[in-house]
Amino acid sequence: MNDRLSKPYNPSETEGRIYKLWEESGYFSPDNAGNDTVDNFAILMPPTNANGSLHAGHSLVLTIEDVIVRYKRMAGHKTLWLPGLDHAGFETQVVYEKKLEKEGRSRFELKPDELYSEILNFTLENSKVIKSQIRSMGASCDWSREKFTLDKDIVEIVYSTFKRLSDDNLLYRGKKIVSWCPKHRTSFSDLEINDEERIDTLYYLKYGPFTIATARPETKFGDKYVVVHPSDNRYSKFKHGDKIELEWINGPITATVIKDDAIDMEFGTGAMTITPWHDVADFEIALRHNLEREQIIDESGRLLPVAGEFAGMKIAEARPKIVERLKEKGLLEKIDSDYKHVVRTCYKCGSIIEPQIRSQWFIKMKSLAQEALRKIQSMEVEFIPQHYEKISIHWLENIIDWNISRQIVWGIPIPAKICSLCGEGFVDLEDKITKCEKCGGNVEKDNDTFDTWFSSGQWPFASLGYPSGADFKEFYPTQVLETAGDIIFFWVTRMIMLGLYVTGKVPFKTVYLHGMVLDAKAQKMSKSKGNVINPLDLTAKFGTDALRMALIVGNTPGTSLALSEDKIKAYKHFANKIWNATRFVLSNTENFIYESNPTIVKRDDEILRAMSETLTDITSDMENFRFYMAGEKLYHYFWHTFADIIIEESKAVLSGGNEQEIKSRKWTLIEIEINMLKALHPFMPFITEEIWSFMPHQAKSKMLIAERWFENKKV
RNA sequence: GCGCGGUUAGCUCAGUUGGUAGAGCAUCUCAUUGACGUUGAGAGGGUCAGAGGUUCGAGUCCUCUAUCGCGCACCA
Repeated sequence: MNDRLSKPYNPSETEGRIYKLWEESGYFSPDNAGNDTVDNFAILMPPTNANGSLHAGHSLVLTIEDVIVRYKRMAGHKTLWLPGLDHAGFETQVVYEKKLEKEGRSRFELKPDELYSEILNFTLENSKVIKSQIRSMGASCDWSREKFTLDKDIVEIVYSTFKRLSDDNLLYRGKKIVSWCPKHRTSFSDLEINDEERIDTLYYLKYGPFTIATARPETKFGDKYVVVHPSDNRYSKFKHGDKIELEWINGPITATVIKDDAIDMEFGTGAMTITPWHDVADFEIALRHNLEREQIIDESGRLLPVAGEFAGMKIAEARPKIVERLKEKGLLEKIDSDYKHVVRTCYKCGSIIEPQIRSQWFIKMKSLAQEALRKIQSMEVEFIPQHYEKISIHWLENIIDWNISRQIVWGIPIPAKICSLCGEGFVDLEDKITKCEKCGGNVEKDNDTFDTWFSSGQWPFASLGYPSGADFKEFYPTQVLETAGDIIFFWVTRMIMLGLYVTGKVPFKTVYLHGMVLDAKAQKMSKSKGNVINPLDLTAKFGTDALRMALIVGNTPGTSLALSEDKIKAYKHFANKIWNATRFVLSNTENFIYESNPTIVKRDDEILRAMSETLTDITSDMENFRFYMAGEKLYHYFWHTFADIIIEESKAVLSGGNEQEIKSRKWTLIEIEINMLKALHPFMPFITEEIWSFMPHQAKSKMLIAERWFENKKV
């Protein structure tokens, strides 16, 4: 018997060695798929944040996708799993800004191109780490096709889509109110905002003859419109457009009465003043009545000169002082300190979003969404679990225009010119435009970058080399997209829309969405709770195969998974079981010739039929994305049928049976061992490949990774 | 407010088209140096959140209620 097999299984000694053998074999590439493939199968790895390190979520993605890919490869498909790294625009910039902060530096002191190259170096350096960690999970992706979202060819495709959207009148430069984070000094799309319920103070302020309620007295300096509902009898003596002189925070002002249906008569006093520059609803009222808009708060969240002596203060600092002033002036009528409302915050830093009016690039989403809806409703793309279909439909039906401009340097620069006179923007891929095409004014380069999801939304066709690349022709559209359910709007629906728009095809047939990985108590992992599980600690302790099984079994699509060490330990025991059962099989079949047409006794025939049924069942689970079930059935069959019953029974057969029974049983043991190794390989690739190398030569022709999924043996 | 889920054994969860409630872990009893103690044999443990309905038959389908979670949209 092999020396290694005679000792306990040692994952840490085995895994690196096996992975190297796979990589050198070339089997990760569809180009070496062999001549017996049935058709093509492609899946793209969700581009991994190049500067992050492997967390539990990654280990789940990599495991599920590797299970799919290894199965499909063995089942005879020419299989491509394309690995990708993401520059992860804002995410990475935030990480880098924290690093700068620690060094006592600030992004705002650096020239944009210097900052860009610093982050690029940082990212490229860190990407080595994440790539080796992806390998450590056993991911059998084709590294020769690795793509990065900032690769030149990817950027070119992103640019041509931008141009095409503009040519098709689906892109516009809008001076609209956008969600703005004063800490990060960038705008966001509606998806990067969190809604937080808070208890705050509601101030009732005397505004001439009116009393208005506000939670944000610090924005009120420039308010010169008081708005009431047209049918509110309390204010019927005021007409739309009436001018009123009144004393306000910093002195007398002239206010104008506006009547608008948007006012809720039940709220507060039914009268409010508006701050169109910093509030979405106010902005819309101002738009309807063509009212003046004045900026009160600057881009870093400080009050502007309009605030008089409060100018330059941050909101949090200014508010109590302004309230004090209002009180002194007798303008503060009452305070409701138990006011429950929703505050919008930056999803990254929790800063309160200060809406700002800015010129940004927007994509008109309506028609793109309608095409996507049509394809989803006609089942051209299928969701697993199915209820995500409803969620997507709901979102697509209520879609709003997408702000793709970000005021950060780390990203793909927007290839456009902006007129410094009239603010109009022009897409300019060749850097040719020198004068505003509208007013003749001078133009400047757009300093903004794309929302990172604008480029990742094009990943399927971009990474495959649209429009003329060989891989695009061969593998697009792909078969499966596998990713986390919580990025369905950020990424999945946008890939469907942009894929359809650019290529006319939905980029994938099946969307498989997994849930979150939680800790053993089903709590969300977070640094502050200190319950973050590092998958690499787990693989070191229990072996990668054990972690993979723990991530797969009991994990139904779309639902989150509680990951406990006990569970992983159980699969480490399972690995041990496989190892020792193999030891039994091989030590009892030494020098036995594994023929192709053996004579099988009745009992073994029963055993083999039952195994075959189990494998047929498991194959059906694999085809239908029920990996949790396939994994559990394999575990169960191997342990409680093969080991507990068949092997136990074999001890008596091998010592007391007749020659034919012994021969038949030895053949049967090897046959089951071979089929189990194949069936387990997608789940537990390392130990099965290692054992495969010990199998008698006549039972195999190549590495297990390249073997064909079990055939229906006629027994 | 609108939408989407969950509620099944002590814990984490399965349960495919309706047909006698399952797994892993944990607990308890017994066995044994065997391929494996990272073991084997067995046991206990559930009004399937509640109520009503459809059905010969409901954990599964329908309605309502409770409760937990998530998403979206919101009025100062």
